Amino acid sequence: MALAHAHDGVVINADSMQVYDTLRTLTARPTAADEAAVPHRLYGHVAATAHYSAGDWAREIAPVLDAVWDAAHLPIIVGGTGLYFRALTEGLSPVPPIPDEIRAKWRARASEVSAAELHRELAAADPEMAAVLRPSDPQRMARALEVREATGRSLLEWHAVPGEPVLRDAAVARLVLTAERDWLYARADARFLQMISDGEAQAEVAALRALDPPADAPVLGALGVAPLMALAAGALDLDEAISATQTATRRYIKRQLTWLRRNMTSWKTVDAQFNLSKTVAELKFFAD
RNA sequence: GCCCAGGUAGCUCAGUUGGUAGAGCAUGCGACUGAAAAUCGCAGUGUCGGUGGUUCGAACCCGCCCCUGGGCA
Repeated sequence: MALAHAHDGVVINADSMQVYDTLRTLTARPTAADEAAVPHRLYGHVAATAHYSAGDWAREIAPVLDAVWDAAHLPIIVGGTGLYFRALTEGLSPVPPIPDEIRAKWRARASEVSAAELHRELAAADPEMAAVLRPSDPQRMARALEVREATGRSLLEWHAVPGEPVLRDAAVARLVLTAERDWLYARADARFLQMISDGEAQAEVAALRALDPPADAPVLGALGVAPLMALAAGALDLDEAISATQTATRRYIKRQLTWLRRNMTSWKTVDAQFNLSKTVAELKFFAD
């Protein structure tokens, strides 16, 4: 925000959950006030019942970036999804979109059948891919199966085709906002308590429930959704829902830290625990 | 006070006829090409409540003590 203010910027979302509507508080999306103060793009613009993906995002952000540049504004891409940043800087292999029926069929299959059985089916349809994937990873096996059926080619072949980065010749300042793990954990714990204290998070989950999203809707994977659904159904009490969400959030933070450590080593790190305005001043340098 | 059931990994628990212990979750590390706030892999840890005894050998058997839960008084 401060950065966007200082540089006449436009904030663009790179978070896989903040693209969805309905769960503004729970996904920690920028507030309406934030959005009024500075232009924001790709936030909350997808129905919570829809299936959005890294590929959708990569396709959507290109014209958004062009428009921002054309208007002589500074795009500031912000978010938490490592895969989206990979699409941005390295590109995704050009796998064609998979028809909904085929995708739905294999996802349903993956939830009905054991991982071992799914692996047998994958081995029959696509032995090379079956050899590469873990037989215990239903999500990736379902993806391999849907690609094989829809395109007639192995996902392994597709992955051999290099992707086209969204950001090609642009001058980019790459920043990783970091902090000590314990500080992040404590802050995340407190943040969830805040979300739940006025009933806002619960209300959002109730609204989501009323939309009757499909069982494989990605929003259902947002932190806190499953525990708050269980709370509403009486399967968990409030304390249990809180600690379940806090634990899941800590585990997510841990995975994020692993990703940053292994995949964004060349990015400049900025310590979030220190004064951000100083950082903003420094960033003038990178933004130019 | 008496009777019963328990006290085993951070938590919940499993431990076959006595051969110095395990599973899930948590935690840490890691993987990651259209569900990625997802999905998945690997790893560590225990004075087995305490103490005496029986035994070549006890988490398992016996005595005493402590603690927890339930019942009877």
